[in-house]
Amino acid sequence: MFSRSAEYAVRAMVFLANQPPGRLTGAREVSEAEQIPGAFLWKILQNLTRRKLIRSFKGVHGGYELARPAVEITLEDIVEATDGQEVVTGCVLGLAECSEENPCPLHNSWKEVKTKLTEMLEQTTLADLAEVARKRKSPSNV
Amino acid sequence: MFSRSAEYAVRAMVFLANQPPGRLTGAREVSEAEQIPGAFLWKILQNLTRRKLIRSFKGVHGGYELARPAVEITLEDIVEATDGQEVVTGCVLGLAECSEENPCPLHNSWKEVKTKLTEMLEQTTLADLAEVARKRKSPSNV
DNA sequence: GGACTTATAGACCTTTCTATCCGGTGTTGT
DNA sequence: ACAACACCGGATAGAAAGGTCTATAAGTCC
Repeated sequence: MFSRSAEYAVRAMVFLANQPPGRLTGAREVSEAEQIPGAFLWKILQNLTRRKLIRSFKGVHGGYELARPAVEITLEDIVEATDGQEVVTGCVLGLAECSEENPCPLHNSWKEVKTKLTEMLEQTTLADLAEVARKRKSPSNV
Repeated sequence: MFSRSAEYAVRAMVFLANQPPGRLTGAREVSEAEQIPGAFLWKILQNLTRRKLIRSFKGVHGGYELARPAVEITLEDIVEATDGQEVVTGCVLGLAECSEENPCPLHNSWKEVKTKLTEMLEQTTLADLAEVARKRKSPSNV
């Protein structure tokens, strides 16, 4: 459904959301805790930084932190930052000629799924995800 | 959402479903009507043949036809034959440790989407798709 | 200032998906 | 028998996603 990058981005963001307020977390720490390949995670964190979802600080005690409170970051923000907004847009059969007036065979069935999906992306906040994550058992905290 | 291969497979199947009963349709004809690269379509038709969704006949008047009536072929059959059954199965965040007892942060929200998606895949038959396709305007018949 | 740590940036490799090519086999019609 | 046609199957090339490596810049501590 989502790309690997988006999965990692969500997991990293959840991890950051569950850090003590004011604490900066290094990429290495996220990588080890979440079992995400370090070099690849860097790319993803860089991208999230550019998209202003997190802030980065260099130096010995540098690291990352959320750029906004977790309740103000939606799942859609994260997925869109990583995969682009075409995830939900566009014809499910890849047809150029597909609209309400001239729907493709799957158009109407797909619309229902798309609605549920959009709801999920828009209504789920990072704070919601972080709370569930705190209740989780091993191995990671996501 | 689906792979390109799955899109092509669905469109090809719909095209076959809309042929007169008893008629064999060549790969070239499907390729031209649906604007699908010929060599790639062959692969997909071969796979659908192996999966027993369509039947193939060699020789001068050879071609393909549905192996079962269109009402007995679901969208799930087609997508699963092409993309495998992992599309809907498996954790949306790619976590090994994800179950009802130990759900990942997205598990419950995702379940609702997954239900809608599964409904769509299981309940939509090729006959349904073919009927909508017949009502469609240019350029292709899907 | 110098060593250390951590993020940044870009080039690079690997795997998977998409797409093509070509020799081969079976069927039909002459 | 033979040629034409249409599917079969493996090898190959291109593109994109996933993942790695190296050099660099910036901040902190001594």
